[in-house]
Amino acid sequence: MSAKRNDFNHRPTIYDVAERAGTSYATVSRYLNGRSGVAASTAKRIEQAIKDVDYTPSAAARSLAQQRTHLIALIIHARSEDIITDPNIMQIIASANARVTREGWQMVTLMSENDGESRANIERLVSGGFADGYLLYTMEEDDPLLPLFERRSMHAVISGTGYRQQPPFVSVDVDNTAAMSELIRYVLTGETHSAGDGADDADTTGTTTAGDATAALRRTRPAYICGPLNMPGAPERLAAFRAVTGELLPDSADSLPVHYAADWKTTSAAAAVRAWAEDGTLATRDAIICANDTLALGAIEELHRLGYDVPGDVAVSGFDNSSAATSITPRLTTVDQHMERRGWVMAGLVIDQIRDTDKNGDGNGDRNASADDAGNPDDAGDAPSKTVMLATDLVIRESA
Amino acid sequence: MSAKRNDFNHRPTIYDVAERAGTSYATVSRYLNGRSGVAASTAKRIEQAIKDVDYTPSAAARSLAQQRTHLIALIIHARSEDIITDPNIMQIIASANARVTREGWQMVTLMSENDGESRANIERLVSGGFADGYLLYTMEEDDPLLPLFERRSMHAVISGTGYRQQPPFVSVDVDNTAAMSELIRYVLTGETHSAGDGADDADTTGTTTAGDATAALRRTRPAYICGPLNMPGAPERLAAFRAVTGELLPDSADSLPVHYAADWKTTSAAAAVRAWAEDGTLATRDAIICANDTLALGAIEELHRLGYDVPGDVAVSGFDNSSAATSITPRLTTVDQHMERRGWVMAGLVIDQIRDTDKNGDGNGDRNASADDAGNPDDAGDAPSKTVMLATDLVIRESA
DNA sequence: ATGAAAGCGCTAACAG
DNA sequence: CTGTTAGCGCTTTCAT
Repeated sequence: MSAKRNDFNHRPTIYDVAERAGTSYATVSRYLNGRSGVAASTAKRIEQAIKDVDYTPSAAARSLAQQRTHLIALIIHARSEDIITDPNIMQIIASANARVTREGWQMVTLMSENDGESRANIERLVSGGFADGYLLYTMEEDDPLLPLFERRSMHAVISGTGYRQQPPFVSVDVDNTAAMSELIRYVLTGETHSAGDGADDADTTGTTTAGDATAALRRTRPAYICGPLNMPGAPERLAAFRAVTGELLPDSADSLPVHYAADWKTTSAAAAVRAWAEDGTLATRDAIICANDTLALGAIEELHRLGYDVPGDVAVSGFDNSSAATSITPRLTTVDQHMERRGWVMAGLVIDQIRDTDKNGDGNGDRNASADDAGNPDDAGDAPSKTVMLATDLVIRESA
Repeated sequence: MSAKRNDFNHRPTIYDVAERAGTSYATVSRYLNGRSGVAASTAKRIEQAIKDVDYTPSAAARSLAQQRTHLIALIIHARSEDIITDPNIMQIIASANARVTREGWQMVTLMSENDGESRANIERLVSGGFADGYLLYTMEEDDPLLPLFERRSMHAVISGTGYRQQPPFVSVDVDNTAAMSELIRYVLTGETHSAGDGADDADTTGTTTAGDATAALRRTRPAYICGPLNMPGAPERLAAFRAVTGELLPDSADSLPVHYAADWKTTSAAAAVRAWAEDGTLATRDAIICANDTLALGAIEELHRLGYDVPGDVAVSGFDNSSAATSITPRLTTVDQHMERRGWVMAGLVIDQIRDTDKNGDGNGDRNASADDAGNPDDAGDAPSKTVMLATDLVIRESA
């Protein structure tokens, strides 16, 4: 019954190996999975037989039998256009992939545009048990995958902006508000006191009053170029601008020019600057805070075109510390949010979840993972830390 | 025997649906696969039952049973660093994904760094029948996946530079030599006669002699910044520089400065320019041809830093027509290789292969596909066109 | 240490 | 039109 598949040219199966090794396929299976109980001599023969017939186990059969795919899927859920222009996505993919590989799993990336069909495909895939764990980087409002993940109680870690109300999943993010606040504060005051991590600002004793601060300001007439509000971080960064200017420039804060860009493209920022130049706003500005590096790039280019000096006439700041930040003159003052860590940490978190569940045999082990990568190495962390905040760094260069 | 799985909380199977619909699971299967022979009334009940139990077929079981995964895998095989900095990869991924989706398949992307382990993982996956077809974008010399694909006679379409000798696979590429030649010719002569597509230059009758041409040249002292020679297009583009200067500048061609950059980063180009400035070379140049836009960007930035005017003092050209090409001042004269088409075409080709094989039931249908997307709509093309050349466009702007 | 046998969840003839 | 019966290729008890 063993060599039933005598087809001419077919993919070799475990039966073929068994037959050639002169043993039963059960033993071959044991050997393949590194189980104990395979005589050294038999192992040798099996090993040779595998080479002889050029055998590789079928992924599908294996998945079906052991209810495990050994796959971690990274799902990018956004408009195709945003995916292409987002300079961070590749970093997330690459770093997640590195971590997943290191932990002994295989990562695959799924791209889902936000059209109904594409979304439905992904949903079927997920429901069909395509992977053992999911990393979701989303920009879809109220991402429909979230309820799905929950219903099927799947292992998932999310990041992006597709979740309004805090979902029952571990998420990874940076504190955009704190980071942008620190940056703006620096642009306006020239000071870089990273006092307190925002965690406990209750004990910030000798706070300088707004009045005192204003006196010392380097820049007092900032404008803000905001990114698309449905994209990661954009709303938080805008809020930071509002908050810091409200504190430091209480009189003018409400009337500060803010441009709402429809995308993260340089051209959008350039258009904003041009518009401000035409309506006279630009002449009254001494700083332009941009929601990210690309916008800053466009702003600087346009300022140059219009004959302005940066930062002489007007300071410009970015956000991301992308490669472009150092390729322009003047080099960009910005915030490094270490995107190369994002995927790495996310991957670590899902894998932890999966391993935990495996260990606590019970199928309902809570999905909270220890954030051992997030800077605070509380390894045995049983705290229900639902969202892991990654550290950012203020990067001071010439543009502001 | 039907409702054997009375576990508390388990993924519903086709049995659960059948039981609830009061029919056999075979009928449910028929319904699911749109086979004929399901009474309308039964269909209704099944449909309802599926909703009731929230059923989705298991991907693994389905794959195993019908020996088809309905997956097309795009494999990116390169060093992690190159992947992150390659501005084209996302476009390939996105466009391939769009096409695959449109054709009714699911695309997944696999990233394989060139370390042994990562490579081995991919090889096991492929051998294990992970996907029905593969798109390989590779920068690995003599990519080890190629022999694998051949041994297992898998459907694959490749692109990149990981294949030295023409492999037995359909490949997609652009004619780097022709495109770069046209660009350089334009930079030097100002002429844009795209005479003949390089296909038949035999009948180019009134060819201007080298002597005549030199007299009309706008630029006569070009330098070249070359990309890493193991990367897609780099060698061909360099060859184009050699060829065109050899023809147009026969006297000086051999002594033209060429810098071999180790990567595609702006900083590398900037360093090259700086070095040329220091050793006096730069003062003698009136044009810098760069192997891609990023390098051109770095060159221009550095030229500006050094007080040179572009294109006044020295013309600079790029290659790719990336988004950066229009964000810098002066905007880049470059070549558009329409990367957004690359993935689209590749995907179309594998899917054609798969469908063809399905049709000609014989398992050895030749893998040649018709290049119906490549511009020449020879749909019924049975020609063994192993490599599909995509069209490029010279994009003339201000920098050269 | 190893073989036999029973699934994993679904598809695909083959009979009714 | 629908149920029965074999598999798909591998894992996993349970005996031996």
